[in-house]
Amino acid sequence: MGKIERRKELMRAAREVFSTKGYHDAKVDDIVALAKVAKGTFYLYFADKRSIFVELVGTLFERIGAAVLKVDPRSDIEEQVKHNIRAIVAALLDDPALTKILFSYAAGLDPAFVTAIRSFYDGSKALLEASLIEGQGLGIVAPGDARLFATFTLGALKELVFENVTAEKAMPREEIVNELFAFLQGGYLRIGPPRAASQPPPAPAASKKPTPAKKAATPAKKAARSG
Amino acid sequence: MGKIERRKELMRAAREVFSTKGYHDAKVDDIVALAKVAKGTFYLYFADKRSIFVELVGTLFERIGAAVLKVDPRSDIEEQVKHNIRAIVAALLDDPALTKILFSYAAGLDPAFVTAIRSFYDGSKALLEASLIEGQGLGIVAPGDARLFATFTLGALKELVFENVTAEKAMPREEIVNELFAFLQGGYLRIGPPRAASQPPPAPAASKKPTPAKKAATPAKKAARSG
DNA sequence: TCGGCGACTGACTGGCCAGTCAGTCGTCCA
DNA sequence: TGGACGACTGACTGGCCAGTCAGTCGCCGA
Repeated sequence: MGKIERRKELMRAAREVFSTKGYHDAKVDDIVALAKVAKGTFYLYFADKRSIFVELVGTLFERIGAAVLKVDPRSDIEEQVKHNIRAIVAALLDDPALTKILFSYAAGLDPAFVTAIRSFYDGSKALLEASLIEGQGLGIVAPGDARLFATFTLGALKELVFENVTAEKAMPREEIVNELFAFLQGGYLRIGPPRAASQPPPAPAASKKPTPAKKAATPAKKAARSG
Repeated sequence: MGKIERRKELMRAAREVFSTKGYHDAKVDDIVALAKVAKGTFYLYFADKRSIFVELVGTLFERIGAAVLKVDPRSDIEEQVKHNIRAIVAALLDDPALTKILFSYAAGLDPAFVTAIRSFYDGSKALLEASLIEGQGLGIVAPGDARLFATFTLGALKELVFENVTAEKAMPREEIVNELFAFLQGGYLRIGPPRAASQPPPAPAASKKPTPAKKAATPAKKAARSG
């Protein structure tokens, strides 16, 4: 077996072991046993246990980052938003083992590593937030605290994906995409008036700055109420 | 110091240590150092490291369970829903250290423990789902897959609470409650027609069964489209 | 004053496991 | 044919830490 295959084989085995046992309970001995090599071989390919894990996670991050596209307001927005949701969901579901770890076992490692994961999350959230603020300028995102919207979105996404990855439920991916989109679009509670009105594109002349949101949180809701 | 105080002191110290280091990196030595007792003393009060953690988590679960009330459709629904959100948020934020662990470090322990946490989540989700189905019968929850709604809701809630507990942001609690409610009520995307219509109480005569939802997921959205 | 008792102590042990390294094995080229 | 080299091996070690237990301390009642 060539060096590259051996390396891949070790990563495959590691992913498997990590996802069933979690990071801490995964022993290097388990990994090498599954990969059918001696322990020493492991250390010819990876500096230590942590580095194979970091590499595994890094791959997933990259794949997600590469898949998401910036939304162009001049063409079909719904489809583009759905495309992005689809891309993220696909990247995660294609690697259920790793996703499981990332969403549940991830932390509790040494601080440096936790920081890496958090910074990825924060980056994603910031990106999403920026998109939403832009969307507010275009009238396709309700007024309100874009940061909160981003938080809610990631939370809902994570939870649903995690559910699909843990249990053997496995909804069709397109259904995941559609449902998530629908939820972001209209919530589900039908009590009292909803947040702000949903006008057809109201000509984005309301403000000159593209980022008029920020800390409009509770006020936004009050506005909705009074409207 | 009496036995009860000592015990409390140990739990306080453990909570502190667990939340900063995570379960695995928290050493019994750290806990006893913080509590200013010798290691042996720890074992006079707790069988082992895991049992103090389990006890800590159990307390939190109980507090949440006790705080949530069944919604009575005959009086102010919005206020009752908000009350429940508020109760959960309060229980979690009152114990930020533990919440942090539960939402990030929780898993990766022995399977029995992971099972305990999962079953609590599943229980909460089932409860919420049942409420939502009831709500659908009353016309205060949009048609669609109630299980998914429950998933989204818990996801969004977890993410926001986690954010408030990790960073030192600390939004006012009432704002958390209001924003979450607003999000559940109307989402934020303003692209195309939203999920089903939001009529004022449409006399719940649509169906006789109180649980007409289930697997109406994607169809529900299509219905919204065509309407 | 004594001795019994419950609370507390902390040096120690035993097991576990990440990581090491001296050595084997097979291949290829001179 | 032999020897050099790279891949692989697995018994071993060193450190860490949960959990132990023989012993101290101080209080209280007789």
